[in-house]
Amino acid sequence: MRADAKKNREQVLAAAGIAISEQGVDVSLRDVSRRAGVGLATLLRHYPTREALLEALLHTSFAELTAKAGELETSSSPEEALVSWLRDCTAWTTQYQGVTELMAAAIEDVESALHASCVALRAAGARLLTRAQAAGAARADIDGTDLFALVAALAWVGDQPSLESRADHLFDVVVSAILTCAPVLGDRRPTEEVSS
Amino acid sequence: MRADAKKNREQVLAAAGIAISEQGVDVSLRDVSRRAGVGLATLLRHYPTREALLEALLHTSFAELTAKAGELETSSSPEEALVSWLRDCTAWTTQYQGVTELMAAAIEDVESALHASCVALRAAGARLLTRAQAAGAARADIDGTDLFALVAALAWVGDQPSLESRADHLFDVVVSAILTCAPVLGDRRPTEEVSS
DNA sequence: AGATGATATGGATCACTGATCCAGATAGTC
DNA sequence: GACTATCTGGATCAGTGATCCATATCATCT
Repeated sequence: MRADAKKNREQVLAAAGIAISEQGVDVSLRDVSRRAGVGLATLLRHYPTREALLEALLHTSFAELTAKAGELETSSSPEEALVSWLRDCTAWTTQYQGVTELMAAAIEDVESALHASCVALRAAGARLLTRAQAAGAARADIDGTDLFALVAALAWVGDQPSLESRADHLFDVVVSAILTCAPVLGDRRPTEEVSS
Repeated sequence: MRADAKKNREQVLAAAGIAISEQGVDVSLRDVSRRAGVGLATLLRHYPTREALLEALLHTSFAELTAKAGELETSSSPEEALVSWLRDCTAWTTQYQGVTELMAAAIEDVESALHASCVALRAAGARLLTRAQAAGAARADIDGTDLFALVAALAWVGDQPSLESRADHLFDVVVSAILTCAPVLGDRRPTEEVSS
């Protein structure tokens, strides 16, 4: 990779980060290229699709969320781990308005640059869910894809200006549906640190 | 209204109905105008915005759903009425891929042609919800807007090809969160026809 | 029936989107 | 310093919705 090409890649990525946080993932790629001081064609050669650009931009975040799931698996009770991770996921999506729509499309599109990351994320969630189900903390009739869909749906709500204010509350509502016995949230049992 | 104008309006509406059911609400307006055998400018004068076209197209459906809520209020138990109506709403949205996004935008945009219909729909749902809450059948910490958001979120899930297959199941999950005591669905009590 | 004027029409155009091409600029090597 | 493989970005293309306005059409009034 030539030095100038590398520099442009980085500038594009930086510009994309700013532009997307301001305008969401549907931002005009021409705008991004202009911000980066680069031609549109250059942006599109480095990142042939919007998904490719996002993958490069979100790669780290995806890895962190996936890793976080692994940590929680050993550091928290099954229920707390699941709920905490779900909260992290929904909180993360608020930074990238519209990202869940692309993720939902990518998870079944093997060609998408986001595919692998999305599948990994779903798998990480599925593990936490399975563990919670085994502990009797989560309802047994949902799987990783259901969890993915619920988080995506909550993220979608957060993306709608008119519904955004309800996102947090609805998170609690949906979580109460996932957890068995629908405990009132905040009704968390006095944190007995289970070692398992 | 001149006779030819009226004819064109109707042709556009018919074409829009077909096109939208095939391709969703984001269909190209040029396509619609071509199908209608009409210029794009003509379509846009009759329906200055996509929302206006949708409002004309969905007006009847909106009215029916709103009316249905009124009927259910007297014909079914509070719980059954609410659940049945929510099911009708989500089922309806599947006919118009992407419509909930526009509805979510319209409900707080007083200028939108869809605004009134969306507000009416939310109000109809709110009445059913309030009734169910009064009967102790629905959790008390949600309101009409929350309900609107949940239905919209479920509709969004149904719009995503990769998640569509889970929509029905997730409807049950979300409904279990809305209903107090999270009863297993299908665990409906032997239909005691309450008159109130 | 014919003339008149208000109304409706749709091709042309504009600004914007992402995608693609390719002549020219540039970096790295020898 | 010369040479080549690589990279660049202006130009262009087909698509989007929005807008303009000369023309065509309808409905009315004489």
